[in-house]
Amino acid sequence: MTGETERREAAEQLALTLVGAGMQRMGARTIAAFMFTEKESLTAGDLAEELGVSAGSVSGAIKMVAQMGLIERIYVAGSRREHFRMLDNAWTTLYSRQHSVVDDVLRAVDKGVEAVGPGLAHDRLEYMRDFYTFLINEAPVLVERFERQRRGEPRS
Amino acid sequence: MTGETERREAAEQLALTLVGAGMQRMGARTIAAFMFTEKESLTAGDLAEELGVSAGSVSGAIKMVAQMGLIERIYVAGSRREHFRMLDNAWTTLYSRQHSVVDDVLRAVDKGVEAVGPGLAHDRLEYMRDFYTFLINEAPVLVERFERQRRGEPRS
DNA sequence: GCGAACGTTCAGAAATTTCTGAAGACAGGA
DNA sequence: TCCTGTCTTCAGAAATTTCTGAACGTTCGC
Repeated sequence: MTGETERREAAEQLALTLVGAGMQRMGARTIAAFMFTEKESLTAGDLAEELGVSAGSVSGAIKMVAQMGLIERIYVAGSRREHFRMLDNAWTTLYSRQHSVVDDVLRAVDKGVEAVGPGLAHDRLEYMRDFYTFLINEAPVLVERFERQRRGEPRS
Repeated sequence: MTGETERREAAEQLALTLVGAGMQRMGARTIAAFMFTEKESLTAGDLAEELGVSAGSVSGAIKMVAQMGLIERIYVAGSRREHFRMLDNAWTTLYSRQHSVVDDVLRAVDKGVEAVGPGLAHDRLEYMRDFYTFLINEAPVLVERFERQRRGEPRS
């Protein structure tokens, strides 16, 4: 119900907030393009045109978001080009991935707890460890609950 | 129970993982310094020495982490210098703050939903909006549950 | 009011990240 | 096999971020 310009603006706006959330600029723009297209899949060429960037940039961005598990390569009959499709569960996947970063932090904190003797630092580190451990455990539960709820299943 | 060198290494390691999680380098190093010190509070001078950086850098980093709500200015009798102390709830605060970034994303998605007519893009955007809305609602509940659990209270 | 100790600001330097464009690799058709 | 269209890689350019150091404020004791 709206013009091409508004669509692109909304896409760029989404990309900007994703950058604010820590994503790389080009990856964010790529994801936003996938969100806003009416097509089932996009090729690298489509993206280059839509985003107005070089083929090289697109290649790098696709590699990144594919590795994040947000898009997948698909085969399209009659087309020699590689097509990509955004996965339905992209956002829950991204959320879970962020928690693998949390896992890295947790490991570093663990080492810290071992590295210092009793005292203030030890106490602080243990508190931090407790919270991050809690998060690591609860995040998957949260995602599962969302998906159950979305499928309209009654609460567990 | 360990040498100064190991302590600093563990601190730098933690800072690095925080950078990986999206924090600015200097802010991360500052927080790590607060985590690993045995002192109750640190001054800008302490930090400059501990981290081996200029007073200017420390000033900027302190400003940042203070604004994030991770440390606070405190008054120490007999000292003319400004002292800073890490807040106990720093990590839960940081977690909540990250969800205010999520809120920005949500607003952008909302605008997107309004900007496109019915179709694939609309469906994708709605799905994304549902998940982010779910997160925004559940995050505070999660933090509250952690704090209750930590205080040893029985489940709600 | 003056001097000393600290903290802040900001212009520019340094380091890092991001993007491009050209060269090359690869697959399929003829 | 050769050609064409497509994708990838990578060295360097451009943009951005981060850090420094010097100048300037501010506060406090004297």
